[in-house]
Amino acid sequence: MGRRVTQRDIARMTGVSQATVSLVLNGSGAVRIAQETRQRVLDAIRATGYVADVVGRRLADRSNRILGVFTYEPVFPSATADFYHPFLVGIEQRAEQLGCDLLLFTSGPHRMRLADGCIVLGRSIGRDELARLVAEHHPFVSVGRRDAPDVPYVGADYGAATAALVAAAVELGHRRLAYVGTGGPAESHLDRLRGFAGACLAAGVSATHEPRRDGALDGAVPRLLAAGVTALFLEEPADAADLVAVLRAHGRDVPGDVSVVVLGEPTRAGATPAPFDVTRFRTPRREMGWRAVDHLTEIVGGGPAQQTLLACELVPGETLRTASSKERT
Amino acid sequence: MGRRVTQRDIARMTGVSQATVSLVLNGSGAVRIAQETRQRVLDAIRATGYVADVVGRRLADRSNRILGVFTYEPVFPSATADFYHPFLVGIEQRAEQLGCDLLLFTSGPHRMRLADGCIVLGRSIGRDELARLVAEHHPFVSVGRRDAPDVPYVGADYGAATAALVAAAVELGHRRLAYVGTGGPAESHLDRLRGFAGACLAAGVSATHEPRRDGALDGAVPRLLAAGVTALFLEEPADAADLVAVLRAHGRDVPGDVSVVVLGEPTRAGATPAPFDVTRFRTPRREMGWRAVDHLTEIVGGGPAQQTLLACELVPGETLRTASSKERT
DNA sequence: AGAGCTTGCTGATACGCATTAGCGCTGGAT
DNA sequence: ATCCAGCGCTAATGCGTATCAGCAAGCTCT
Repeated sequence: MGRRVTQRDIARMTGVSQATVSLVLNGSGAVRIAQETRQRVLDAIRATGYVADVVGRRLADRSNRILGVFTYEPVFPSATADFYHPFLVGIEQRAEQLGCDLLLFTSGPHRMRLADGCIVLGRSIGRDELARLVAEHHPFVSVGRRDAPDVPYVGADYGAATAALVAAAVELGHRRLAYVGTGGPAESHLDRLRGFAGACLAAGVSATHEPRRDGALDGAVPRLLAAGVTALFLEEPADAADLVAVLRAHGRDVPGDVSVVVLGEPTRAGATPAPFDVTRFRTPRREMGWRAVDHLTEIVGGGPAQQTLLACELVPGETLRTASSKERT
Repeated sequence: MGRRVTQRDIARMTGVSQATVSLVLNGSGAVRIAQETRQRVLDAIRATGYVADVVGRRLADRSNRILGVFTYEPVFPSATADFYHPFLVGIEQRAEQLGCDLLLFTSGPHRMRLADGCIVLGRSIGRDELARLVAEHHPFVSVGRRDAPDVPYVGADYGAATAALVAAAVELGHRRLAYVGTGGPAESHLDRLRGFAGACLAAGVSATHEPRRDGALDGAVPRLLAAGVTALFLEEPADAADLVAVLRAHGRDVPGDVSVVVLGEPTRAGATPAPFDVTRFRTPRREMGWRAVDHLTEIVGGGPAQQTLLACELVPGETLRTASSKERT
């Protein structure tokens, strides 16, 4: 029972050809259809509730006002507040405004062509797959900067935000700063490290990079302190509490003796509500999703691919203070 | 660079027909291909990185494996833990297992036919729209019981759960019970009230229905207490704290003097974590989503429409106790 | 040698839609 | 009467894949 209604069905019902039905629906005016015929077709369409088949249209290289969303992890996670969630909120809002529906790919990337274009979240997709998308001219936008060539993205300007925090620290008298974190290989980490190094260089202050390994902070911290470092820039927000604890264990007050700056915000909203208000910045995740959809529809509509960086909001917090005179160089 | 590699390309490269390429990829064994030819084709496929185009494939087997999800409210809400969320988790999980993608109708209900079938969440859609779907034979499944005729659904058995709690109360000596809540018009409320009334009747105990209006509990409670009610069955979980507060304001201890049973669970996980462990039941939301997808794919595949009720898990809690002897009749 | 079988492959077709060249018709101009 | 222009529509084609009937060649058995 109940096969899908096709244009052929409509055509048979109204005694016209399938082509006429298509022309009534998408006619550019180049081919004219009599008003009366047009009306008969439209009536049949309304009566049957006909809607053009997604696959048929895509095969004929037409758009469906359907945007794909690709994530490696489930879109609806079990954990309540998830890293991706704010992006998705922005994506949904903008899609609604633009009259597009969202197609969630529950598995691998091969189904992406079902949609007019795709939003690729974070690093959920490999470099080679990304290159393939570019090569095949399938419209997509990455949420989060991707270093591959010709990859359109909407990212957060982690470099600028990090540099701004470095500048603030220098302003407060800090002369020996350290970056604590891997600094790679994800673009977001590279950006932070580059922003850090560049800003330190520009300000003429000493910069150290401590490629922290989980739990190895205990070993690294004394070395940094011995080197006269007065401000620590932490790549991984989730480790903020740990770092402060280690510093206190070494007899340093935060921010009395040492300042701590976190390069981002903890992922989970409610979980472990930081015991203090750390100096940090905020990734504009909702806006990024919003802009990504915006940009994707432009590309689908034939516009040029762009690479956008949005500014992060600085959160002053309480862990960046004037460098203590006794540690000052 | 540019075009996608197709089976025709592979065929030309290896000097076979397009059909042969397809057979190498999906051959059921009915048609045999020489080992050597097969290998040549496979080599070419590996060399070019050919991947079958979903669009072509779906056109050929005339199923696009797209399931729609219709909600009136945003699927990705701003609030962290949302009522719909557990349903969606289940829906996504099962869709992935079945190889279906999910289409979110952010643009409204008029495009529902883009999908092979739809999951309709809760009361997000009106009776008339629902009737239209049935009349037009568009496959769909409602998550949550719907009283309209021929509407397939996966619901929770609120009636049975309520009846079980009534039975438990009677077992503990309660003889005068009250249902506090509207008892309609939503099916879920009707079910609760019916389950309550039926179970009270069967047990031969007195049943009162107090059609509470928000904030009017203050007025209703003394009346109920005066009538000798010892157990209150509350329809709206969010009001549990209020109700208990009112009871205490009237000098009654919960559950010392009066028992309170909540017919469901608070929507939000984290928000206002109830100050006490109330006796209640739990709607199997994740499983409902799961089963709805399951059922929908069956219907799309030509199976019969069914109406399913899943059992709710009872949570003993601490607010249902032996009826105090002084109030006992 | 001819019938009958097996093996290995291809041609044709269908799926739903968009697009374009072009056909038949009417009516006005020549 | 002939020609042309304009109108209203259709036949045909392509998109990428799956599937099936059937063909040609080689083999075995009588």
